[in-house]
Amino acid sequence: MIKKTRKERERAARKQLIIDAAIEVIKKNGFESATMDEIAKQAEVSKGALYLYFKNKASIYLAISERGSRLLTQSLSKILLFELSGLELIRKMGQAYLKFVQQNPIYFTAFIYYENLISDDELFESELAAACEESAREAMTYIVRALQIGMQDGSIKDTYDPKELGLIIWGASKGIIHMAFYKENRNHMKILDDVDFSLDSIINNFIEILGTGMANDQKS
Amino acid sequence: MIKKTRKERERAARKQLIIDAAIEVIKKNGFESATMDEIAKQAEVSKGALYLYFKNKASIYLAISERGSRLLTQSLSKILLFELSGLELIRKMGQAYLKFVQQNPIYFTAFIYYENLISDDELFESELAAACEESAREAMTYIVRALQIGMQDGSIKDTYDPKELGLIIWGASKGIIHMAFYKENRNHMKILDDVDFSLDSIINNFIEILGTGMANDQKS
DNA sequence: ATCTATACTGACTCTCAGTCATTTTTTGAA
DNA sequence: TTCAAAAAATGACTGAGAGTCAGTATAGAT
Repeated sequence: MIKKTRKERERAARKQLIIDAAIEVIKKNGFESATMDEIAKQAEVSKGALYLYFKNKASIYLAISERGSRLLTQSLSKILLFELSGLELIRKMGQAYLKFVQQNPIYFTAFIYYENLISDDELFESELAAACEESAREAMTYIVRALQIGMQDGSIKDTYDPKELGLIIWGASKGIIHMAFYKENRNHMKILDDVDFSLDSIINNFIEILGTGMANDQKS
Repeated sequence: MIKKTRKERERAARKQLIIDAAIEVIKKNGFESATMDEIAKQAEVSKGALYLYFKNKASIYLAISERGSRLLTQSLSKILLFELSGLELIRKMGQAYLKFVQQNPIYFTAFIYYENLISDDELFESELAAACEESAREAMTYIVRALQIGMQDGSIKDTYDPKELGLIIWGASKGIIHMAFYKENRNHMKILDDVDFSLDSIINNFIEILGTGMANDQKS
């Protein structure tokens, strides 16, 4: 356990307040139109002070993403406590993911930003990015655990590598939830309106398709 | 058939040249750091001229996205010509999607941009956005056709609504390919390196999982 | 050849991220 | 308690780049 000095704690707290302020500003007008001046005003500090706590604007956004990853990973970790089959655990994780995105749209938007931001080498190698990576890896571990449980209890086929399967589920779920998110929150591609699908059930349908398969001719 | 005047044709051609120039500039340094001055220089016109052909910078990006959608949709349409089972058609479409993204990373990046851009109402209601929507809807129709063929020939379960299934495949594939794309092209989340998966086969595995299911206890 | 409409130009404005000389606050040694 | 050094904070300033517009060039009509 690392003992932090009062200074360090105060500094960390101030950092959190700036992140809170940034989230408030972004909620009003979106990521694109949020300015450092606005964030400073909201945080009740000068613009210069922002740069004492964060390297640049992108790293504030990175910090939002980091907080989001942490929250999401936490909520996934809780799911492993349930006494359920592996497949049920995966289903619950998918539902938790969707719920998180619906309740915290700003974090989800930040995740999308994150993927663009890390093409910048300097940010990619920052401490904040490392924390995001760590959260993601942790989340992935929970998914793989659930898959392994499912392979043990027979609810999930054991012909795939659980890690590869984990990645596929991770990627595919992200795509689905991305779609669901856009449909709910903003201007979105009109094809999403052609089908009258219920958002609360789409993850269930998706996991069901993954789980039971959509083809008739099952070989095993 | 609408007969265009020479003027109109020249204008359209110039527009395409500007899009070409923008793509060249973006290839060099990415979307973020491309400037209107650079694009103008590359296109051998003045900066002001860019604004005679495009409303603003975002709409140039939108135009790139539109061209990309058109190309991708075209390549999907060709697949329906093959004499294959529905499931095979879907698999081929997935492969075509991946190939397109690998060969034209810039268009894929533009697609991602597009989804952010359309949160701006003005752009969302533009002619270019409408063209993107039309392409997307067309692509979706091809997927649904393939699914219907598969439900007829027995290669795909007919217990789902083909349209809903189409959306799920669309969303999930996007997520998977997004992941594959990031792994190949740029700084990317390190969890992608934890698993040594082959990109050329990931779509196959994904479609196989969708197609044959991952659960042991098949009810039908 | 002259006129008019359309296409084009690039210097200019404005906004905003990021900087830095200056001021304010905190610390802790005497 | 005092005060000098260090740390934190400020906000006017700078530079970059998107977008504008008064002025210029060109093509087509008469």
